[in-house]
Amino acid sequence: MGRSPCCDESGLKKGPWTPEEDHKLINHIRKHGHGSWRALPKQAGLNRCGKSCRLRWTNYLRPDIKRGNFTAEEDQTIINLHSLLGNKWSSIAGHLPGRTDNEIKNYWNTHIRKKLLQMGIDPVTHRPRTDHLNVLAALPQLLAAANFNNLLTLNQNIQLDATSVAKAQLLHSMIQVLNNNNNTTPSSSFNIHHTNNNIFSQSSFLEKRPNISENLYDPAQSLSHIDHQPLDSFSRLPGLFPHQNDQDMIPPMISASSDESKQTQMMIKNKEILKHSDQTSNPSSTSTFTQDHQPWCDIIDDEASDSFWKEIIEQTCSEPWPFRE
DNA sequence: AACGGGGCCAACCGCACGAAA
DNA sequence: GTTTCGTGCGGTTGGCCCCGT
Repeated sequence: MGRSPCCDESGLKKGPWTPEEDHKLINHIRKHGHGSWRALPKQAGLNRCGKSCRLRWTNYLRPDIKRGNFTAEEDQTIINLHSLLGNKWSSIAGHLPGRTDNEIKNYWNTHIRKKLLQMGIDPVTHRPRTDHLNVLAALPQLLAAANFNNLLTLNQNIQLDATSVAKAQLLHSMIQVLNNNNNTTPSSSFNIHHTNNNIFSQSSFLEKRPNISENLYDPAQSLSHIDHQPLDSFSRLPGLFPHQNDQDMIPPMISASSDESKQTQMMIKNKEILKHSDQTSNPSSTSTFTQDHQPWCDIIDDEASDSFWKEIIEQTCSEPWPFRE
């Protein structure tokens, strides 16, 4: 598998770039664009491999690169996105204009990770660390973690918060449903009849449980059973997690925060959704799913390629994706 | 002043994947 | 269907710099 490194050819320079090399690369790309990276070094008169040129350009020389310290907002965005996406540095970088994946990765490993650990937060799960067996000893960290969570959830300056929370909650709900679907004994299954405020209880979504896979395979179709409830459903978060105390439940993807914080987050989301529906909705018109739920579609679609959902669902279920027949 | 340890970050490495041949 | 190419991506490394002793 894999290919031999493109720099194996002897004689190609490695290591730090000189200002002269930078100059050559910049000039060449300005004049001709990068074209084929492999061919570029020769054309530009550089004794480097194409890959090295590409990295130098994308991580350092590109004119739109933002230099300098990360702002508090950027910190927060990175943390939020990391809690959702994990080490998908390029995806995270996509939400931070001017920042490169490499830069964010380095920043995470050298600053944020450490900060979270100091606060008693597991940087992988984004939950308070469970290796603190001595609760009393861990108290200061836990308190710091709680404060940090509040800090994160209360800072409303960026729209990403609402988006992230919405995604997290939706994914979490799906995972819970799927988990319950997998574990099913009738008594342990998701109790849709007792939770009217659950998004999934609004439809036949779960009632076709043997065929739940079909619904998931075509999310638009399955969600189209839901009437105009998603906002309300999400705004009543506790209802989404009726089995919160079960030992084997997946922990919430977003660390627990105060009710006030949740409410604030939901208010932001409500505002956004309402703002959008003000712009688009016509009460008398026959609304389609995509029109009425566009904000949610946008939110979900953002990272939600087929493979994205596939990954999530395959991690959750034993059944391979797509679930056919 | 010399040394060692740790932090930081640019750059490298190797795998994965899609497109083209 | 297979191979090759080009590129993207995440993990790791190497070397510089700072700070404490």
